[in-house]
Amino acid sequence: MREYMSIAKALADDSRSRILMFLRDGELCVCQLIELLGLAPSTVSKHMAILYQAGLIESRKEGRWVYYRLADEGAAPCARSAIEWLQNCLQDDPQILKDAQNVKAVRCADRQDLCVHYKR
Amino acid sequence: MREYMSIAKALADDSRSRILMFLRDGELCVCQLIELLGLAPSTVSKHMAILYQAGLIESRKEGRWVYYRLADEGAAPCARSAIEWLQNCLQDDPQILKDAQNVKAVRCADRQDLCVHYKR
DNA sequence: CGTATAATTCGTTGCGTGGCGAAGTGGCAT
DNA sequence: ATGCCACTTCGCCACGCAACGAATTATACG
Repeated sequence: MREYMSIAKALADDSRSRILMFLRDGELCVCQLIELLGLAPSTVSKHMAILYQAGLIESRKEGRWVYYRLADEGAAPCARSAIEWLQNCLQDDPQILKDAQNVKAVRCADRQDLCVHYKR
Repeated sequence: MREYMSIAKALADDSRSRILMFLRDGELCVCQLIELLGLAPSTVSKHMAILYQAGLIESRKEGRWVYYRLADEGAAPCARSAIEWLQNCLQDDPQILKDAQNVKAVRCADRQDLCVHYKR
C-alpha cells in the first residue's frame, strides 16, 4: 500500500505530471526542467525527489549536472503501468502539447544559455 | 488535464482507494462503507462525491439508501484504465486482502444490523 | 401529519504539502 | 586554493484537504 500511495501522490500534482511527460522522449537535466516549468530550483528539486522516491524516475550524474529519465525495465510494474496510464490520459492534453513544443526547443538550445542564474 | 487531475487526486488517498477496491465485486450502500472504513458518515459521503466527480463511480438511489458501484463501460477511458491500474497494484496488498474478508461479511450481514446510529 | 433514519451539506480544526529564498554540498575552472 | 555554478537541503509561509460534529434534506413508516 505504501508503494502504491507514494506513486498515486506523486501523480496527483500538475507539475510532477508535466515533468513525467517532459521525460517521454529522453532524459533532461534539472536546469532544463526549471526552464520549462518556470519554478524555483528548490521546488523542482523537491518534485524530482518525490518522483524518485516513488520509483517513477531514475537519475544520472554528469559533472555538475544531474539528468533524470523515466524509470525503465527494472522498475516496479506498478510504477511502469502508472507511467503508461499517465501518458495515455495526457497525450492529447492542450497543456501537454504546448509543453511538447517547448521541450523540443529546450533540447535544441545550448545548455549554456539556460542555467545561468536560472534565467530565461 | 482537469479530468486527469481529478482522477489522480481521487486515487491519492487510502480511504478512497480502499473504497474502489471494496466495490470490485459489486455495489455497496454508504452505510456499508461507513462500517467497513470506520469513518464518520460525513467523511465517507465526501469521499464518494470526490470519486463521483472523477468519474470513477456511479450511483443508484433506492429508497433511503444510495448504492455506489464502479464506473462501467460508459465511463471515460482515463477513469477505467485508472481503476484497472489500481486493482493490479493493490490486489495483493495485505490491507486490501483483509478488507476483502470484511466486505464479504458485510455483504452477508443483514443491513438492519448496520446503519443503526452507524454503530458496530 | 410527525417521527425516525440514510445520506449530504456546512463549518471548524489540524495536518500535509507546494511554493519560495537562503544556506549548504559537490564538481569545474581558472 | 579560490571562486563559480548546478543542485539539494532547510526553514518558513500559505493553501488544500481529510477528519469530525451539527444542521439539513429526503424518504419511509406510524
